[in-house]
Amino acid sequence: MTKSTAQLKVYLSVVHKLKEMIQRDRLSAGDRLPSERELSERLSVGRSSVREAFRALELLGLIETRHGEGTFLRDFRDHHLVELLGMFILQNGQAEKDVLEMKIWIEMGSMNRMLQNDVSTLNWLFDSIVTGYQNGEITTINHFKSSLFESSGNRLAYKVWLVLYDFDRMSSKESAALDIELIYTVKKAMLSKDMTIIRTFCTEPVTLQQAK
Amino acid sequence: MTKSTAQLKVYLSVVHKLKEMIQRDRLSAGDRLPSERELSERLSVGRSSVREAFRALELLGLIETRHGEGTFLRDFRDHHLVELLGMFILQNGQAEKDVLEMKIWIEMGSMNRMLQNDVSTLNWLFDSIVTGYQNGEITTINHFKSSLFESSGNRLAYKVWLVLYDFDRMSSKESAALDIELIYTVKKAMLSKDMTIIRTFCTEPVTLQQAK
DNA sequence: TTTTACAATTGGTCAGACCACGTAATTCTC
DNA sequence: GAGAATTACGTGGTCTGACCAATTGTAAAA
Repeated sequence: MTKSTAQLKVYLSVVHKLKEMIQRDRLSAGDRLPSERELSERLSVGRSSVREAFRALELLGLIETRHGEGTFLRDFRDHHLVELLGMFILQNGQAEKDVLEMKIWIEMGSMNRMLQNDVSTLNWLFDSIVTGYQNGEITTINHFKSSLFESSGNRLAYKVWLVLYDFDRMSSKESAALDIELIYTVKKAMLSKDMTIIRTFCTEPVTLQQAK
Repeated sequence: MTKSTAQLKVYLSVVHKLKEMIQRDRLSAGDRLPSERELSERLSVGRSSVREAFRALELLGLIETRHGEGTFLRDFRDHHLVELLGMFILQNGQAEKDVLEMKIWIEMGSMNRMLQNDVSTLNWLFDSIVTGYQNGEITTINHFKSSLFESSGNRLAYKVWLVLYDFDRMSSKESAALDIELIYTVKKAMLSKDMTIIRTFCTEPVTLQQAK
């Protein structure tokens, strides 16, 4: 895969060395990597090449650098890969419809996923959301959804949802205010697996509130 | 979103400037970006900072640099990002699961979306897929899916699906071969809106073939 | 006109300098 | 001796300048 004839760029070789190092030493999230200067010496390459490798991995979300402290391995699940891709994928003024539509797909997937939780877990989740609502932390329907999907267990999907949410919010009007009755409505729907209401909650949540 | 107090690292600001430049000038795949030295001057930053930004975007697969020629925008679909992430993530089981799961959500959404097409459109679509199969262009189930989702009308979702597909492909075994019977099975299911089969096609397509 | 040689441009890499930030060791103060 | 202030060191952040290597464009030579 990696061409050996037309020799690799130095910064890429550093990336590979780092990978080997990480595997060999069983490094995991939070662990510290050698300093730029040390790596530079150990690998006999310029510090700038090491930095290029580090910057690339940083933009990928694989490492984190803290000024004055060092460079650390990051929890890969936090990768902001999504933001990055979003920045470039959505560049061409993509149809807002596509964004909104895909957002709903993820919502449906997340809701379905949560349906597999047991009753006590669901109860606990909704209770904490109600508390958040009463404390004024959750004020819009999308805040509500965010809390739900964050707990759905698929972090990647949640990240993507957040990006789509941001994009959607920019183009459309302000997010609708949250009625506490809606929380209970959704809770009931989840506990009884009422797919009709769940679907409506994803596609047109405001109608659920007006119906009240 | 982007912190303005603790000022951004220079290389990140370059990334943002590039993004703006790409949007403003409507640059697309294959177009050339300014040289490192020119950017360095124009943005009043060191060339090394420009290089850090370029290297990062290169590792992401968003640009391509050719020695002696310059730096060019790349079709994002060519990203070797998957290899990169896989290289660092593969030991993490959860990430894989998230990818596969979200891939299925998009598939379900795309299929549902296509259900709204009229019969003649669906017929035309499947006919062209059959032709592609007979010409040896579509050989795996995922090729089949790709053809479907590409036509689903939501380009954003299709792009994301491609990313997830690549990611999934490198972690799991080879994609299953496509049986032409499966095409007809799915076609029939679409025309009759048989959600059970459609769901199975998204989640466990091979079982549909074994059943034949 | 075609070919060849050379100059200019561009990326690739390195070395060194200096600043800013954190931390740990040290010194000072009480 | 304990705590607070200071200092020294290590680290990332950034810039500059230098040189090499690949490519392209141009001008001279055939």
